[in-house]
Amino acid sequence: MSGTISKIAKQIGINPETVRFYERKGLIKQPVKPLQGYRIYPLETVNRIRFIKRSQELGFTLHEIEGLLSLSDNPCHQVEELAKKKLIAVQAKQADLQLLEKALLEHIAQCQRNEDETCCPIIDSLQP
Amino acid sequence: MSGTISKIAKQIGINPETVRFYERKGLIKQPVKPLQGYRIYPLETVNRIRFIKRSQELGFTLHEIEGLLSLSDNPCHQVEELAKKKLIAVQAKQADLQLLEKALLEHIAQCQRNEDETCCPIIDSLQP
DNA sequence: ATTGACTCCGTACCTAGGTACATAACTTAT
DNA sequence: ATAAGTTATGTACCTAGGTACGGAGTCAAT
Repeated sequence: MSGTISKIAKQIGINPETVRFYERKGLIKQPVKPLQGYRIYPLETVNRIRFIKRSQELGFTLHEIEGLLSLSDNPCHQVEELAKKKLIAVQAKQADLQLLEKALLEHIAQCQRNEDETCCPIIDSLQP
Repeated sequence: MSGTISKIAKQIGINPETVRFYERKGLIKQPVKPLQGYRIYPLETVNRIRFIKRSQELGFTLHEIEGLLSLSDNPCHQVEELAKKKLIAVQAKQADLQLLEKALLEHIAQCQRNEDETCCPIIDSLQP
């Protein structure tokens, strides 16, 4: 579950270069290079990178993910506010997605009813 | 509610250059230039751009948004399958966000319980 | 002990999504 | 009718997030 850069990159399903890229960005810290040999990345780092990738899928930028990561790097009282702000953002995003889901469902339903006609626009349902 | 490029860009809260950029990408069509005068963008285009911006906030790429827009551009029977695929994607995104919401809520709860201690990592809660 | 595979490091390059700028033509207010 | 403000068009540039590459060092299997 830990290993050299290519091993862990393969495990995670990313490019080894991306691991280095995250190091440069400071998202993960470089494991100490043994005097003689290659660096070994601990499981902790592997999990940290998995978290980064998952968070990206959820629509967070690397900059925002830095913030999320600090949640687990720092003591609670320093970061509770940050967590709350993220929660608000996540909940807002969910509400928006529900609107879109509803619009899609309606669109599909209308498709099934009106075989021949042109469909009503989905656009209006997402106007602010 | 309709107007020249700068007017509508201001209404929407984007750069006029971005409107042109979307034109180049084919996301919106250029209104016909009247023989005498500047092009006037109809309300339809304004709404279309608003939809693009809203969709981006939800984490869709311009390429994906093209797909969403075609839902309202084309007759039902041609796009029902596309709508269904989008629905699946939207639902998956919602599920992910719910996971993250839960993780954030738990983190906040833990913060409130353990005033002095360091927090448990939120990272593990997002492992696949 | 040497060949092949991998790592390290720095720099260059790539795509997405814009943003800025230069120049010319057009419009509006005076 | 002329100056000030917009628009049109094309090209250049920018940030985020990677990806690729060249050259040198390292490891491990024969």
